[in-house]
Amino acid sequence: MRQALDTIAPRPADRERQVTTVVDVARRAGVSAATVSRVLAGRNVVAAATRERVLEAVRALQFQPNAFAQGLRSGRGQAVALLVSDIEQTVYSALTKHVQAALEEIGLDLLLFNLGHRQDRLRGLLERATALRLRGIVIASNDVIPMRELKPLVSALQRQGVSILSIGQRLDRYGIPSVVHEETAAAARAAQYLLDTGRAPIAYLSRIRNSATGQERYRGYLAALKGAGIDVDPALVWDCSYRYAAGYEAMSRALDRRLAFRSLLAASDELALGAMAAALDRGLKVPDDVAIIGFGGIAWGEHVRPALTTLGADPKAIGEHVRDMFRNLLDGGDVPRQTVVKRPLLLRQSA
Amino acid sequence: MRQALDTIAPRPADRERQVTTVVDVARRAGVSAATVSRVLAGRNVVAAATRERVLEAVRALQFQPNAFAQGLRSGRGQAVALLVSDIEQTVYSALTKHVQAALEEIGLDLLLFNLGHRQDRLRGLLERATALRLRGIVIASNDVIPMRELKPLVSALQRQGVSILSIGQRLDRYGIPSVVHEETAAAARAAQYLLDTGRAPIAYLSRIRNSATGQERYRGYLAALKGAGIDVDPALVWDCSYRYAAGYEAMSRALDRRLAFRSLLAASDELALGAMAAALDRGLKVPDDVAIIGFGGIAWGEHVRPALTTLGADPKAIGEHVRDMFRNLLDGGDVPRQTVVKRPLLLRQSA
DNA sequence: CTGAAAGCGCTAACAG
DNA sequence: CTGTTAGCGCTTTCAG
Repeated sequence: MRQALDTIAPRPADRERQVTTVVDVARRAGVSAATVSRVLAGRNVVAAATRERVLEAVRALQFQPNAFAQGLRSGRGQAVALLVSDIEQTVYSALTKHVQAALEEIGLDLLLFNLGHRQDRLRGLLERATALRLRGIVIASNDVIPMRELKPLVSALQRQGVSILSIGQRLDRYGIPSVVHEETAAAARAAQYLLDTGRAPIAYLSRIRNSATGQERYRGYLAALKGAGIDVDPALVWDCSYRYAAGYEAMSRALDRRLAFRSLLAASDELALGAMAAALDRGLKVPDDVAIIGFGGIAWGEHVRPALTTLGADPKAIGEHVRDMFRNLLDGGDVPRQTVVKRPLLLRQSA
Repeated sequence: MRQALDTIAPRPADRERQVTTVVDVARRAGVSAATVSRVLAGRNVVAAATRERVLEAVRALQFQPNAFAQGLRSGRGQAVALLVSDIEQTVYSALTKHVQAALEEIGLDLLLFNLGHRQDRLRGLLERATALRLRGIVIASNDVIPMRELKPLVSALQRQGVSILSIGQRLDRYGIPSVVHEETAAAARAAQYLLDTGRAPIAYLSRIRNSATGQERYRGYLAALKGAGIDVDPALVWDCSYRYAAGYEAMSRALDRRLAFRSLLAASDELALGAMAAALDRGLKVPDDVAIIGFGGIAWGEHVRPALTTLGADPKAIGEHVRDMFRNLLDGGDVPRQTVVKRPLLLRQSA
């Protein structure tokens, strides 16, 4: 058969795929396969001299134990699935990076699934978890999750020994340990800061109705106003989506309507930047005419002009907590229902 | 043993983890395990009536075939490793999203590894590939890769039937089929556009020495100048890193030195935005005083003011090519050494 | 401390 | 078209 010059041939015949096994190692070390296994598992029941011989053989043959055989025999693999709602959003990619690194430290691999905000995908993945004999599942999504329907599936998985964690959204009332950023307290802190710097009235911009997180942040806004004895003006509470365009539009509309406000607390950085762009486009000065605080601490916030003041995230801390929790779980220990990670208020130029 | 109220118990005793197997399905359908396997594999050698009974049993028992057993028996799993140099950069997260989605279409799972620009990690992962019985490895990195050292490892993997692809960097001379964006042509097109709109002299900003991609783009810049009969001014070629801060600094220094240029072609959007910020901070007008074109088409480019003109990416097209290539490879077919994806010149405000 | 033997759940030959 | 049999590579009793 002719082979075109600008193509690359596929894998060769199957007989060539000969890979070394424990038996090969055992033979070379003059021991049994069982002993090789014991050495590799790090069991300290093996005589030092024997261990050395085995290790030597492993090195010499560049032995790589077949993960499938290990998983089949031991009933469990080394993979954890990370389910993110949208890997393109920097919150999730930052989280992904740190979770992957942290899990790698304890020898776990990361299977990534992008949910794309679709609920049916979440269900599908939970259903596949059994087939994949996953070690665990980490759900990183702020979308509303139909836990009522999913609860039986989740429980079944947990019964099978699959550790399930949630990041960013509290799911602990469904038996899923959750690692979350502080939301209410952080929003209150930001609103308080605006109050303290004489920026009232404060507008609030967020997806509220369809977002658990949005609601939590909204509560912080309310609490701060209440604490200062200020009544909430419904006209200054804008419920919209999370994205940039929504922020732009909301701010434009508010300006059209000549609403009176001196600052804006937005529940996401995208929203904040969108709103800021709208304000700038109409000749307003930020923060002088309107101060703006975002939520999330995305990378670009510090690069735009004026640089965005925001409530940052701490993905590294989250990754480390996830790692520690898995470590505990695998040791048969308990983990806290809820772990709260603090948000730093990153004061920059916009407020 | 006491159980604290604010913790969640770990997985239950092992005996509870009872999961259905092919044998259970076979029994319920009144056939042998082999037949169940045949039905699940979609082989059309099974009688329609039998198939129905099996499928029925599968549904009733919610059977999920053990991926480890399948992988062990068939010698190969369903996982592809995606190695990205930095998932936090939007180029890579966009790529990851589309590659994951495309691979899922053909039933492949994505194991994600963040290289963090570290060469030793790349080697480590290639070494683990055998143990994981990976279906394939996709390398998405623009860092310089020590292919000379890695070649034996790569060849060994390919001999074992692991499909290896490269995204973004041409590695086809090492036998690795590559899917890349056009670089030289795109840079030339951008430079030509600046020339056509009367923006000479054009400065060029990039990591050049340590970046294969940087070099390719640089060649396009050179070609455009040459085509217009313009000599390159070495003072206007700035070799730096890829990140925002480097762009800011390079532009600041150029302005300090009162270099004469009317536009800038930057080899990344981050660089371009950094340079733009520096220009704006010094009171220059973009694009009037200096026009700027970036490279990459990151999401934020269209949101900053002025919006960034850039040579975009097409991660969706890349994902689809990767999917098609795996499909071919798994069918035992050939694959082109090199696939080039076109970059759109996204004309916005900065040039 | 070490070896022999069994078997995890599935699929591929080989019969029938 | 379907069942029987064997075995992928590893870990884990159970003896010794």
